[in-house]
Amino acid sequence: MAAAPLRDSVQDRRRINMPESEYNFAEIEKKWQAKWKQNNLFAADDRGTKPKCYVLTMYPYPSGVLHMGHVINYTIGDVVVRYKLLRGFDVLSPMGWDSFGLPAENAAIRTGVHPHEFTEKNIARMTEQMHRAGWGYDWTREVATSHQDYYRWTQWIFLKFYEKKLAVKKTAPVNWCDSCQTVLANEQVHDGSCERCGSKVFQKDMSQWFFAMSKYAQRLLDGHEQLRGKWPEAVIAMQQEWIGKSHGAKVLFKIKETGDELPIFTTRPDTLWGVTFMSLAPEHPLIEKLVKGTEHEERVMKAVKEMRAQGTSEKDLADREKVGVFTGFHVVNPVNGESAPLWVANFALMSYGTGAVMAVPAHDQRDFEFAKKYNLPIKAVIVPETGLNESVMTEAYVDPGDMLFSGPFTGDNNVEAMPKIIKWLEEQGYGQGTVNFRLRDWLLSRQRYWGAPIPIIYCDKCGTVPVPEKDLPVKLPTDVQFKEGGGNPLARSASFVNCVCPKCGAAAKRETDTMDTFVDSSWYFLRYCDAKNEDAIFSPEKIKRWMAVDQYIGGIEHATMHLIYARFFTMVLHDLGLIDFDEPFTRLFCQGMVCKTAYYCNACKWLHESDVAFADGAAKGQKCKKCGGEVTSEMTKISKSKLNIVDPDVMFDKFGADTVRLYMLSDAPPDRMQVWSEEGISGAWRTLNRLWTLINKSLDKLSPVGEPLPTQLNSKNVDLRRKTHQCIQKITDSIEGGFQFNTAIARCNELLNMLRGFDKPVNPAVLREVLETVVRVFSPIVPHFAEECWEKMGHAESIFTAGWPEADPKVAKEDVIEIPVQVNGKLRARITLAADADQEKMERAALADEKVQAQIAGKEIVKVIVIPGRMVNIAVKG
RNA sequence: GCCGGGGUGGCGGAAUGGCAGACGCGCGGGAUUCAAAAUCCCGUUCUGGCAACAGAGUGAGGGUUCAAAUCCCUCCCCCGGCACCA
Repeated sequence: MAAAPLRDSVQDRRRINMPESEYNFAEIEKKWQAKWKQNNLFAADDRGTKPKCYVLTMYPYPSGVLHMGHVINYTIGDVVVRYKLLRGFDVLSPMGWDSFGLPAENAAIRTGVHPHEFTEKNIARMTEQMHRAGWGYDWTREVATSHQDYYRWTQWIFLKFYEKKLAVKKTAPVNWCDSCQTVLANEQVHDGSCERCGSKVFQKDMSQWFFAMSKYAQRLLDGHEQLRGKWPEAVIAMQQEWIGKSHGAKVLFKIKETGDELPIFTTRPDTLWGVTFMSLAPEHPLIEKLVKGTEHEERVMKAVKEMRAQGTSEKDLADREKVGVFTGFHVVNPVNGESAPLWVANFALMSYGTGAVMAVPAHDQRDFEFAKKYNLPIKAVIVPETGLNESVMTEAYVDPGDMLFSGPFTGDNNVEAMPKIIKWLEEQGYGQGTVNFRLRDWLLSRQRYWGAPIPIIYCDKCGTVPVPEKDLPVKLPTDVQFKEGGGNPLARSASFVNCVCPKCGAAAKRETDTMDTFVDSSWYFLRYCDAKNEDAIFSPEKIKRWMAVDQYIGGIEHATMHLIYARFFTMVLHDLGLIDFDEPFTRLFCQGMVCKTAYYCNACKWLHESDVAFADGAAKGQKCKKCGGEVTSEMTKISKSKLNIVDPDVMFDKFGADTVRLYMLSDAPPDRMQVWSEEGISGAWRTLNRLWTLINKSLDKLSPVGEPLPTQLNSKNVDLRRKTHQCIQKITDSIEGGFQFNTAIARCNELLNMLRGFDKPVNPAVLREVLETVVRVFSPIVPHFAEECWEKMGHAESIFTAGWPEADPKVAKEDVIEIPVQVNGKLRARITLAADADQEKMERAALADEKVQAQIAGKEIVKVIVIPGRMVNIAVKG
């Protein structure tokens, strides 16, 4: 008999059958979205008198459709916006588009559709989706970074940076793909090859535009102090690592044969006496100067060329074997006059320090490995009490110890001696104490069409000339073709390149590089404050009204790039006198990734859930429907490649925006990973339907709007009111205490459960208070639903004008409470007492309890701990 | 290796020194139904017990405390970031 076929019953059960429901979300959501638009609910008042609150979610790249990452991000933002509205703030909630960038240009190469057209179509589609989701924005402030009225000011900022020498052109080694005719970012290089065409990428020195961000390294670091406690600790930590400040000394070595000076940076000046060779970065200019015309030239330059041809991607660097070549020259160590061979090593970085590293193999693991490989001497100068024998060492000794062969410091502890050594180096004129940063200048040149043109003109006579402000924007030309491997289309556009020098009027050429899109996003939050200003980048009054951003919300993937660039821009604009603050984002919140189970079959690779046959009962023993093979599953970030994506449109159509919103926030704290499952969303659906039914059933039992509560209520009604006010208090705390929407929603559910289990008739005024409270505290999360209920309950105005409910502590206060009684820390009984019972009363009641008596019988009471209003613990012996 | 975040039922999670498992999912049972779906009610940490109840239990081990998921020490595992930075 054939094996029983795997049933698809689990699959079938997984398909959520929509219950018949009177809750017509499609109609309700459409209705309220139209009303909010009509009543300008989200129009930010530039001249309002209430305290302001600027809530910003990171704007999207208009890729074409929203994904679930956007949904969680913008839902959190919208809940905050509506909550702040309810709390009486003038709220600014803008939205816009990060609309320059590579995908549109690649699409143009593929399909021939101009990037502008492609982008506008995507923006239209995504705007539609945002309305559908019910997110509230002040659309009059919409910006798109690819529009002329935006990039005009991006260019204007570039000119301001240029004036202050903060935008500079310098030669730098870049990843160059000859077949694509363009520079590649490190992450676009895979195993030394171009990610697009697969041809070999090599390093090339090119003249590129940079922002002098390294000048701001210390400021960027110092600024973290005011962000502490308001930004996620992880983001601050990542930025600190990225900026990478280190203390040490700059020491001047000399080339023995030529007398050339060679400055080096070290964090370990205490090991200067242990230097046994010197390593230069392959890009170091001194190499060519030294070996040119000597017997060493051919051998050294060949090796250098090979080193420079190695890939520069992160992975390449990590896996690379240490190699080097002896230059034939030597350096003289200033501290002891000893000479050491000068090598070129592939692990030395031209972009850090001075590009030259003193090598102390005894005390640096990397140098140790290099010395072992090339048989270079090892000299220990820091030794532990147990001593150190160079000939048997298997790794570098990096711990503290006593200094040896170290001139005036011999015998000192190296850690204690460090400041003295630096002082001594300075006195002797050998070097000086210094700090060094890992943070580099920001390379902003891109050999691409779809970006903001850099407003610079090159004139044979006048040199580099900035475009005068009155001539901005430098517009992108339209007479361009996009073709594979064609390099930068701008460079081929005669109408763009050829121009007249603004200084002398002679024929000149335009810069054809465009700006990195991170430049656009480094100031968009400022433009929102005054988005339609045609005469200035923004007016100081409007900036004063809205900045800084009170709450910024976005993905943690922007921790180092965007969030450092935006802080850098803000500091520079501050120094230019354009704004009077230097941190743009007061509070930052980073939401978690949206994950979903992904299925994998060895033969068929990643599978759609619909191609998986589940064994009955559990998610084990799942088989591939295509080939019958074993299927494994993992919980992972939703992505196209793993076929576990969720389409927001489908979810909105099936469940409605409110249910999707409620589900996204109800399961886990929003900074953690979110697990998407259709079973899960059905819980949110049920919650809304129950509440809908309850409210509709109760409409004719409610007291008229505005009728005061009776002065006398029976105890059941008092209980219900108490729970209601406790609920308001807890929900307010949950939201204020760091966006704990999941526990806020749980409190609402508790109140609803209590109401449903309530068998006696509820006083009409109490019933109104309870139901209105639930609807009001739910309103930021499920706004359409709440508006509809609010209207049905007899209110003419939007629920978002009604304010946030206040908890009355007198009503919330319990008068009778249950006190747990422990014996030796173990729970043995619960006693019911008046909430204000004093310690003595509590102790007496606890000791009188039957179960407690049984536990302590025949034992000696050592101590009774009574925490008023909370618990009793009896410590016994014997 | 360094930095950050975690480890609690079948699952997502709650509780930040004071009743472990709120709320939800799933699962089991019942009501309703010709039947199913949907809906409603009850149950659901594990072990033993018909039950009352007892014992165990928050990654592992130790410690502080009347009392530890929570604080301290040692260690293991998972996720994210950084990693030739001299």
